[in-house]
Amino acid sequence: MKKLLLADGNSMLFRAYYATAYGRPMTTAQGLPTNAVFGFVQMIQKAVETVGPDSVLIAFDAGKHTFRHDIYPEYKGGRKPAPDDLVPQFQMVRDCLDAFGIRWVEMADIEADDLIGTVSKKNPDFSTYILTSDHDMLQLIDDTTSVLLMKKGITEMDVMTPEALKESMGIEPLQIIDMKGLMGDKSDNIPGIAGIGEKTAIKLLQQYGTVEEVLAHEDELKGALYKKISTGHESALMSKNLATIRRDVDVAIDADDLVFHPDYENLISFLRSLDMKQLASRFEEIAAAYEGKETETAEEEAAPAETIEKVKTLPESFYVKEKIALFVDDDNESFLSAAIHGFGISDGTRSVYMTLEDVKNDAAFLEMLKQEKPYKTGFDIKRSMHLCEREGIEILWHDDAMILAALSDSTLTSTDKIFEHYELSEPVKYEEVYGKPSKPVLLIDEEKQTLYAASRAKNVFVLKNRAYALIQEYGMEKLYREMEMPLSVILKQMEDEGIRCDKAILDEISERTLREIEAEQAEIWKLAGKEFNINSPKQLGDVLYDDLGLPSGKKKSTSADKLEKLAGMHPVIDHILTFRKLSKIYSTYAEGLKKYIHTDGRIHTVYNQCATQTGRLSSSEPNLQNISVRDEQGREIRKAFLPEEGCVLISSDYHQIELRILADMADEKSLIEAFRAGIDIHTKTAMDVFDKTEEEVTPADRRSAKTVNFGIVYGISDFGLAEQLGVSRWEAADFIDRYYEKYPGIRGYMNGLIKSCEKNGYVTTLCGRRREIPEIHNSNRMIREFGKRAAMNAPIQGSAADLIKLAMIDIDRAMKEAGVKSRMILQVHDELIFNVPRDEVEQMKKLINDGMEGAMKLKVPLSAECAIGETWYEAK
DNA sequence: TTTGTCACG
DNA sequence: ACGTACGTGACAAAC
Repeated sequence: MKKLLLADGNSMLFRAYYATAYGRPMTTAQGLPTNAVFGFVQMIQKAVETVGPDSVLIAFDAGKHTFRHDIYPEYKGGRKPAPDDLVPQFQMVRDCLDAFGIRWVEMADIEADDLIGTVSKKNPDFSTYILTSDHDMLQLIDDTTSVLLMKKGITEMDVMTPEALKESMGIEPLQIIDMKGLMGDKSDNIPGIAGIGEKTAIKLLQQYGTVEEVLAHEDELKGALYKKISTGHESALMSKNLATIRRDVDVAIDADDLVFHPDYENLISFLRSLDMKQLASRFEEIAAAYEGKETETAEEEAAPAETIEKVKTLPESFYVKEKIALFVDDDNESFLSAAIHGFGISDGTRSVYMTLEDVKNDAAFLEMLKQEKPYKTGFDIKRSMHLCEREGIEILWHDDAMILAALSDSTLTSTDKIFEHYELSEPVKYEEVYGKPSKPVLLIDEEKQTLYAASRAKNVFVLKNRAYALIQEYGMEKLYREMEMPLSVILKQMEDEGIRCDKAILDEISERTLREIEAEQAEIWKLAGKEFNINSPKQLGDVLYDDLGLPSGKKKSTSADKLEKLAGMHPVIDHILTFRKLSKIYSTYAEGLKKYIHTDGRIHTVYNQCATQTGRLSSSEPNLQNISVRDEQGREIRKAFLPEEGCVLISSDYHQIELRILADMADEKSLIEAFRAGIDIHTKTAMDVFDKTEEEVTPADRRSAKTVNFGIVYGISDFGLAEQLGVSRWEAADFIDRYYEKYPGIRGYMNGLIKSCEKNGYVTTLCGRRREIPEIHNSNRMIREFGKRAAMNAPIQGSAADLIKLAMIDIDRAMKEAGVKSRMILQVHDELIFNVPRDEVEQMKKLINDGMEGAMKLKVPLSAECAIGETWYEAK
């Protein structure tokens, strides 16, 4: 059977507009907005790929007055007024369709729904697919008609068949009309029956079948429901009439006249004329694949065989390629000392290996590396840049497959996970070639080395294509191109810069701490009556719960929060807590950090851009994002971190960034108002939750309220909050209830997040970053509950990460423009730390503040504050 | 290599 | 009846 694809143009354009509209606008060089066209084209392409239609038609609404307005003057037809920057895109998208070779239609005063309903009915010899985001259209489903229902994002769609509809909503296609009759439709302003929602409507229809039958059997209903139904006859019948899509409109459109011959060449030049370069080049790939399919399917077999070899100079064939992948084969050491063995280079079919020396002797290759083309894809470019730079090799990178993969699926936080997930096999593993750090291979097998690095390059080539396609499908191109890629360069600069660290101060702290540890140890041994390793949770647990007979749960927990509960019961507890604290300071910080002081007197941490599920950065080797600050004694470590000569450190952090983002995303009016008014937010929460006036709120109340606020951000549970507050879980549950009562926007938002995560399996941030949460569908309740909390937390934590990343990019740009000597050196999630020459302090304070507070425009103001110090300790 | 603990936001 | 706050990385001990 031939296939016909019908699409609701207006519905798609609106969806495309809202799905791609965030943060910064997408425009042509002349400033014309293009985001909706961008999304629209991708939707169409996805639908074409999904269906493989013989004929395609896009229907648009035209005119303002339809027959439905004669029935009901207040009818709205589902369309909100178009935002200003969407209006010009209506014509653009029509031009775009013309360029692509897709027919479109609009008829005065006839809605797209009715056009589609009619065309599908009048072409019974086609199997029809209807692309829309409008649930009304589901009524058209039958054995030969499916609806591709747009989901969130740009290119995700559900294929709705009669079975799928029954499965998801529990009703037959035609009952969609009855449902609208009963519950109405807000966006179309169809009234329905007041007080009847989706749940009730479906229940009634499952019992009685149609609106008419429901009305006929109203006597069987009781109480309030009877009252609603019996007074709503007229409205229900009229609503049903309004919701019915007409399938007999006076049009004669023969699907055989709508045959789709894609004109990719024309489309690509159209996209280029709108400055949509990325999309254009993606369509070049699609066009190439399409032509390949058109000409000969046997060509795949005739394709050149994949080759892997070791070469002394790069073969000429690589120079004319559009894109290549480079894999830097190194010894896995810290970026400061790592050495490059060689390079794997692949064009997708031919892959070669060159040693570092051979690359350095290949002048033509070195020159090509600096050029834009062939576009070069790497894997962990930031690290490659560090390594290549030291060898004097300059590379103009275009894409980072590692970042693309991590953006495509947030669970891919390591190289192994990435290659496994994308099913890219490795013929030889790294360890097979070079061994482990403990047992290095002495005589390297060159064949294995070549096979390893060259096939890695090939895998990076393939990975980039696949991950990039997903990124485009998910509408994350901007996030990738304008946030993560520029950020990667900034992080490299920060890593290069490092932060000065004074070994002498660490020595001093080390020595002092060690003495205290010894004193604590002696005291603990005395109180315990024997010598044992206090650092061993096992031994310590035995001493506490067996020898000293302290009461334990079923696990012999020795964690600080459990020990604190036993504090009054035995004098040894306090000493253990002190011992633990001092051990931490000694081993992780005082002694631990010393190992990382480089020959230049500075510590160069590594910022991992693909390590977290939420979009945050992480820091390692050493981790400079968890240097003690809450504990006064631990905080002394910060005295070892110094600015350069003649400079100071400026630290600037956001105030309550996550709560502000929550207020914005949940659109919670009361919180938004409070932030706008500059009210202390924890005091406000205390007033609301504990029902007190500002004067009545004690410091303890405020602390509790702060804990509640943290709980909300973490995806609250009564048990967790109770644990944290030291109250019963019933009291905690009561606080949560009161919180949600006072802030209904938050409750609605959180429930919505869980719902959408259950439906889609992921949640998103303000900038469109996705976090996959497979746990939400786990059969284990505990894991599922974890999934829900993660679904509530990730958009908040992740949007805060988006925000500070934007700020870093803005500030970096502003610093370059101002030509300052100041440097951004650290990021700690909601805090940025700069090394600033004394004469730039005032200038930088303003620049940093503007950058941080202006990074995004939210419904609440952003607030950041600078602190200055001669050491990191003082910059508080 | 895994577990328990604890430092940070 | 379950056993839970979200996100990280480093260290010591135990396997």
